[in-house]
Amino acid sequence: MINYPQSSRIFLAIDCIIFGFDGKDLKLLLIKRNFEPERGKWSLMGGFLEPSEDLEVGAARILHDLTGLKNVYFEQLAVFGKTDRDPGERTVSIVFFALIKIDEHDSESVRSHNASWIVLDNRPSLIFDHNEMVLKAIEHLRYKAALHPIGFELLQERFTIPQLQKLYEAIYGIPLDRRNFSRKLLSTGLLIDTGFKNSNSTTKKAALYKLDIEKYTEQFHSFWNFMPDSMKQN
Amino acid sequence: MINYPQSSRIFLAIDCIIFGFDGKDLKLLLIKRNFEPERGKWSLMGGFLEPSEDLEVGAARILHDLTGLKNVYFEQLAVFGKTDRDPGERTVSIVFFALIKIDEHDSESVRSHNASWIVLDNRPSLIFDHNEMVLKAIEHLRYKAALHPIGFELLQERFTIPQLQKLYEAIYGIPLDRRNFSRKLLSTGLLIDTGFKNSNSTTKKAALYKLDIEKYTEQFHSFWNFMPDSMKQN
DNA sequence: GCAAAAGTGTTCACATTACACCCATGT
DNA sequence: ACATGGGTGTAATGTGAACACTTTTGC
Repeated sequence: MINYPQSSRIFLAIDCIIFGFDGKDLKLLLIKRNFEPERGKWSLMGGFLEPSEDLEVGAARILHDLTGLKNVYFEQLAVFGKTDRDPGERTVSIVFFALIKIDEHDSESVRSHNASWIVLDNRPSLIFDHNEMVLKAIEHLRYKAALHPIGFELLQERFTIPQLQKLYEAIYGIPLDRRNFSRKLLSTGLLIDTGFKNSNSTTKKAALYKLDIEKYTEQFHSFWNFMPDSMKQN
Repeated sequence: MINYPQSSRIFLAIDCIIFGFDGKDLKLLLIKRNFEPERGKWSLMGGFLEPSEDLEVGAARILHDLTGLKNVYFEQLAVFGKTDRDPGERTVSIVFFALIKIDEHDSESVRSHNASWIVLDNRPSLIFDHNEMVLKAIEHLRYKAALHPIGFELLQERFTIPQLQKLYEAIYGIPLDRRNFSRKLLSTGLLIDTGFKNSNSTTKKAALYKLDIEKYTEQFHSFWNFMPDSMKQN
């Protein structure tokens, strides 16, 4: 029999950073806590890992519980484990990074958790080390969206190039050239023209594209660069 | 008082993937276990997180214990937490990714832990999910070395451009063009010519450079591309 | 002198940039 | 007709890839 030191058992939490995009602003799904600890303050959605569940199962459970969605894009972001990060008991938190299609979530479950979509730039201060977690998630979003086509996870299945451009402008906080952006995207060969047009527009209706899932999967590990070169200096 | 569910306390381990480079091959520092569980088999170096220590402190402790080195480059890689990953007790492992300058380690401490430097491509099968951890670490090394100047962490303070090229060739497993590589590196402005020459060489002695730490720190977040474009297709 | 490795130069192809211009739509 | 936003074209510039050639060193 093996001697596992009893003292090493530690509380393991999961916290989720959930990004959405409404066509104009990047948003975070945050909860105003109506439970202890830190009742009344804002925080990320989280919970404890159950002993019987794998990490990803736990994250999916928490995400589904809040948004009503399955098949959400998420991945591990980092582990936060400073000894004093939770003033109650020592708790190590595994932080997940999630992107959801904002129109598809279940707003009833969001309301019942006392959660709201908050524009990223106007977010309130959060409890514990959740502010740091969000900063890390923003950095990761910028890093990853430049190299991988994860931006698509924030849009509906069919989207227009101008919508995608607004998303990238929101992620990097800079304006992009319409014409160059369009060509850059189309040249990847990842977009399939659905033949439909965006009927919401009041002016010229933009073409609706969808992602070529097959190529997307094939090329997932290639390192693109959707980020403009002008950002590479910093 | 807050009700933290007692059932959520879980064993938290730390495992370290330690890369080194001997001028020719990428190597891993692995231990042949002379303790339970899985005595006699190969594994990564690890240990339990102590309740009083931060995650990074724990990782630094384990790395120092094995190599005798402080100030090792390391970062979180991922958390492995499948319910059945450790057949003994449920254990969640936080995996760290470390790069060390292979000539500077304390080979006495390594020997006393029954550890060895193993050429990456000849590594034995490891216990538990440690093989997966290594695969993830290799992917991370490739990903990161393409975009950040972390390769330098594997070389001595003073190095030649051909040495650096051999390192990148080992990381990506492909030959690189000498002339283009050299120009690409020098054009970053990150290398300072020390004025010394590599005296080991039996032919023309290459110039010894060192990293411009200031620029390195400044530009750490810019996304370079040390990887040849030819690899971007897959 | 010669082999082996280091260092420099040049050309070509292609991607990025910064523009101007045209098209579709609702009022 | 015109304002608004979508779509295409193009010339100048910069970068990467594929080369040839020269220099240094030990034997």
